[in-house]
Amino acid sequence: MNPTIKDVANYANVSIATVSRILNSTSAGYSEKTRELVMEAIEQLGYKPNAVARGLKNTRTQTIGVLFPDISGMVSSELLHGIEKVTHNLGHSVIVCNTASQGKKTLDYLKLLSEKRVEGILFASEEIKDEYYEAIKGMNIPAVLVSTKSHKHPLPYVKVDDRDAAYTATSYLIEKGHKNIGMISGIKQDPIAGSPRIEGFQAAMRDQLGNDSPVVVSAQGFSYEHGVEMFEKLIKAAPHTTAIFAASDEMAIGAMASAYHMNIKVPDDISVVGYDNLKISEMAIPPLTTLSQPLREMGEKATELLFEALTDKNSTQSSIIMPHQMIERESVKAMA
Amino acid sequence: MNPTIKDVANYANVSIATVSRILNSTSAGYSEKTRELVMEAIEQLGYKPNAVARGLKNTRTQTIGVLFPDISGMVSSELLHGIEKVTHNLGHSVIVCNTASQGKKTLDYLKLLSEKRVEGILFASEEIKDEYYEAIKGMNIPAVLVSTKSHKHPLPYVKVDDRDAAYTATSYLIEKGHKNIGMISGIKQDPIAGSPRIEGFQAAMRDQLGNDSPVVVSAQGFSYEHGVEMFEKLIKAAPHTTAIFAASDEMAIGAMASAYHMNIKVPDDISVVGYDNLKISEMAIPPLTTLSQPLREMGEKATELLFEALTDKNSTQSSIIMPHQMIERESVKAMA
DNA sequence: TTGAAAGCGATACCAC
DNA sequence: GTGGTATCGCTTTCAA
Repeated sequence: MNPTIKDVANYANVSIATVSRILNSTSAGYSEKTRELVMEAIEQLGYKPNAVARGLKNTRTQTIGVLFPDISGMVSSELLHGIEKVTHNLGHSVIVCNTASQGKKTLDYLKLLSEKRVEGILFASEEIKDEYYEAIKGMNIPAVLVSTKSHKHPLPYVKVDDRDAAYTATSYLIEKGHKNIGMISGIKQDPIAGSPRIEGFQAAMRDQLGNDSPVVVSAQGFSYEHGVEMFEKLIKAAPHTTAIFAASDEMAIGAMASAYHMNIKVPDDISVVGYDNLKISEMAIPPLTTLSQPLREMGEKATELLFEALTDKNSTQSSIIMPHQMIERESVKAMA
Repeated sequence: MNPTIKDVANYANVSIATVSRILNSTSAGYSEKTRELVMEAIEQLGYKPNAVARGLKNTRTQTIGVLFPDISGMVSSELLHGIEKVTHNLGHSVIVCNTASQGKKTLDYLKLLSEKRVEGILFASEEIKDEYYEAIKGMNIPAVLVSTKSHKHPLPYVKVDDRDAAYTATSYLIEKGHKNIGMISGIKQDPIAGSPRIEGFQAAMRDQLGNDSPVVVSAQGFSYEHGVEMFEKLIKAAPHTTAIFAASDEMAIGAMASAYHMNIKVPDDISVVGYDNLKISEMAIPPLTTLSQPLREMGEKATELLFEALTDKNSTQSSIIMPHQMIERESVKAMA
């Protein structure tokens, strides 16, 4: 069907070895004249080297695998954008996997990627279970975590410091003069987006306000719906709250919608700050003040880290803590 | 490094042919006893068949390529979700490509996918230029379009009927008693999301209101920012407008934000309907009434179509028009 | 039921 | 500078 290197060789009246050399612009083992001849043949035949055969021969498939818990989520999308970009710039391809946070699917995907002989793995936004780690280790290829980390397993990661970031966001609210600050947390057991953010919040409240038990309500997830639900709960539990720190932009926006329906004005009656700085935070009314994670850059950095490990067999494989930053918009009001 | 079929054969004291048969549960050419023996060997060695070698042997790589103009866009994300799901269910993988709407990148990706010997192509949300078509045709593999179509080239597609959908959305507004309806269009030259939606709008205005030249403002894109910009322009041009049809949810939400800042109330002073039914439309304040495209299902259907062509060499390869639907929320008010 | 061997399309070593 | 050929890991006839 597709012309092979052999066809090219025949057409140009040279050996396949020569064609191969020219294809790989290797050790100049050919004259300019034959090069032109071969190029002409390639052009005429519409020859495209078979990457599968190449991959078999040199065990380098030029593709990496990326695992997301929710591929259509806005966080995943941004990460993927960064990942795809540098992967492609480096001449590789990315195979995407949507684990739906299910162990079985994750293991399935890992097996598949292993069979496909991808050269590296990027694992995003989710906790690495022991089985995952074993599977990855068994593949003998580099892997890096993005927007997640593992306390237990020695895999390099790229993420912001969630505790610090939550501390920053809370401090921002305190600086604005708020004292009755409540937090809307996602899943509190979540070792990445759950407990560290709660701890950061609590630490800031303790350090700066001497408040040892600020109110925190936790949901079963980080979505918009969880935000609306938790806002009601929080207001019921602590009616004097003047500011809220939400563990995700989606929750923050859910909280604002909930406030709107309860006829509570943001930011006049209550201030809210989110976490992530997704595109939707600019689109909210009022535009959401939020703690920004540089998601796209995180995707890029993680990919670069992966390729370093791929290129330099004994690279340091250090992790990277990305800088976070408050983005001031209009959902926070300074207290009188 | 990785154990091969040969290692398994040695370990189990059988030939590689036998191992292969067992691996593929082919024509029962082996006894139950040797099967167990081989399975045991596979287990012990942690053997994983090399998909690259397989792919070379039978020219079936079990992977497809998907091209998006903007991989982190919300429309793309939803499509991708549906695509990835059925692809994985069918035991294949998807390689994602972000063309950024650039001809050179698109051609580059097509070439790459061709070299990687993907078995099929899914092309999303963008116009097929002649060069793209030629490149795809040259690959000799099936391709299907999602959320786009080509008038010029015979490629099957899966999409809603944009003209009909715009007609429906406009009719909805008319039914609600609106007469001064304006449209915020995206790029008007866009043969998919541009002109057809404008035409649908105009047709409804003409058919049902006898209005032959309703006001339409067009932007250079379909984003939130374009929406805020166009809302101002529209209001300036036609101050009596009571309802707006926006060509995308993002634009609709931009328009609402703009209205908010101009102290124009939605839906009391002006009604707005969007297009797409993205997750953000539920999150808007007020929740956006919009014309829904079943994006995820479109991704699924397109993938199914692709695999039909892959399986059944001479399948019909028909296109599919997906149903659209008005989703009523709170951004439209009936006229007195 | 099982094994030997050809071949998929490249790469790279070894001669010439 | 160029060609012959073994090899990558697997599938699949063809014989036994």
